[in-house]
Amino acid sequence: MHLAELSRRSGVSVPSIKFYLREGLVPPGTPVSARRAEYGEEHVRRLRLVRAMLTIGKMSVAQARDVLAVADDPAFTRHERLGTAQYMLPPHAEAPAQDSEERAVWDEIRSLILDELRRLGWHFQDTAPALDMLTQSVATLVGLGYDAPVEDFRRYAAAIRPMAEAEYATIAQFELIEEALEATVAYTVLVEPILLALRRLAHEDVSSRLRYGYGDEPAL
Amino acid sequence: MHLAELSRRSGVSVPSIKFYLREGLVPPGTPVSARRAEYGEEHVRRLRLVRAMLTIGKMSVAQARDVLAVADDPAFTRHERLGTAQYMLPPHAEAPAQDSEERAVWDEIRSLILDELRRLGWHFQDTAPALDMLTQSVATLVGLGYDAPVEDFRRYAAAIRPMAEAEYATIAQFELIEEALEATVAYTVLVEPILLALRRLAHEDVSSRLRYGYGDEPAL
DNA sequence: TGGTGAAGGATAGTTGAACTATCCTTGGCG
DNA sequence: CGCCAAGGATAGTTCAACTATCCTTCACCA
Repeated sequence: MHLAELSRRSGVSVPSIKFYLREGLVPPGTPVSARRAEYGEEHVRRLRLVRAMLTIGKMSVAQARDVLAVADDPAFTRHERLGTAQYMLPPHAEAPAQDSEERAVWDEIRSLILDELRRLGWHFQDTAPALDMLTQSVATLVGLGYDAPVEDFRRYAAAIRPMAEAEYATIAQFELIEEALEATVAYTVLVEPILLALRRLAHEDVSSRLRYGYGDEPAL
Repeated sequence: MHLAELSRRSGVSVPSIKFYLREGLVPPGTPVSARRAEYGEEHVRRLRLVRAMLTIGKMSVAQARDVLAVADDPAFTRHERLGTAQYMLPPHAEAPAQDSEERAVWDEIRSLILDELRRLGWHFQDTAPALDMLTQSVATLVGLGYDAPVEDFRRYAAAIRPMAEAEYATIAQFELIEEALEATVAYTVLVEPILLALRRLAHEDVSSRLRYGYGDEPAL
């Protein structure tokens, strides 16, 4: 199919597709002549994935490009490609500058969190960006004067683990690495809003239950 | 304290504070003379909250202003102010245009989700924006060719509910509405990245466990 | 009590991201 | 053989989030 049809099929405007091609978010079509290229179903899928990363995942074009570049690079092993793609997905947090006042607090909170998760038996590299994200959020909560919810981690972790196992099983069943990679990115980006939305609805339910007394109905 | 000290205490530059004042994200100080205003601790707290909303919550200045405007408006009841602030917090999803092809899919997925949550006994307004967020994510997953994980909702919901109850209890203990509101916004914005980060670490743990065989150690 | 220097408001300028529009060459097709 | 659209290159636009400048006024100090 040509650009015009790719645009129609994917719902992305022609100028935007050109832009994504330039930025390397979408691989070029196979040139059929000097001024003509042919696109396939994989381009339609890729465009949908890119749009999901940008609109739902709120990723920047640069972030999406970097993640997809690693995912597309056959120089790495399956495990490396999946892991690196995962690591590159936002959000990311940065530690405060070395020797700053906040840095001491940051480091202390980080090791508290790391200890707690190690105590739960979790294995992960201690360079995992998610760890910095955790630290940043907890540090900010502390900075606002709230208790560090590190002791709640046990509950949160217990709740989240079965989900992660189920999702991992879903992704692992893809044998083709391209499929597994797309699934990793898609599930990471698209399941996160699902969890957050469910949490907000649960808050509303708890609130209305206490306020209007639906307590006799099953909570679950 | 004056602007310069407020800047120092909050870690936000003077021009940025001026900008936030103009945009209504921070209430003006009490004018002590025509060209002099006095700021208090509440301004320091507000600035920290605003920075958290913008940097961690990835909210736009306009969104933060709207949320804080409702939270600050004493014309509403405590319940309304908490609920509206919650509803206005991003992310938000928009339904496709009426009578479009995707709209039919959208509506179908939305009512599937609503039914499932009602079956779980959850109470919330069916105008809740989180419901649209759920629909958008599921619809996008379906559009990419994945199964709609509606049947997983039961598991997700069961995992999330105790967290929501614990968080609600934490927020409910603030008697001053200003404190409760700030806590609502802070917990919504700052606990979400914690959950997502834990989920990613859980994925990494599951992955390394299967790959390197840590199966004999406790998973939790 | 007068000079100075910062505070604070108004206004305009800057930067970066994400498109979007224009131009121009070329080649498929009639 | 000629026309018109595809596709690449380039430049322009739009918007958000600051950031810098200017200017008046007043607090503080000598």
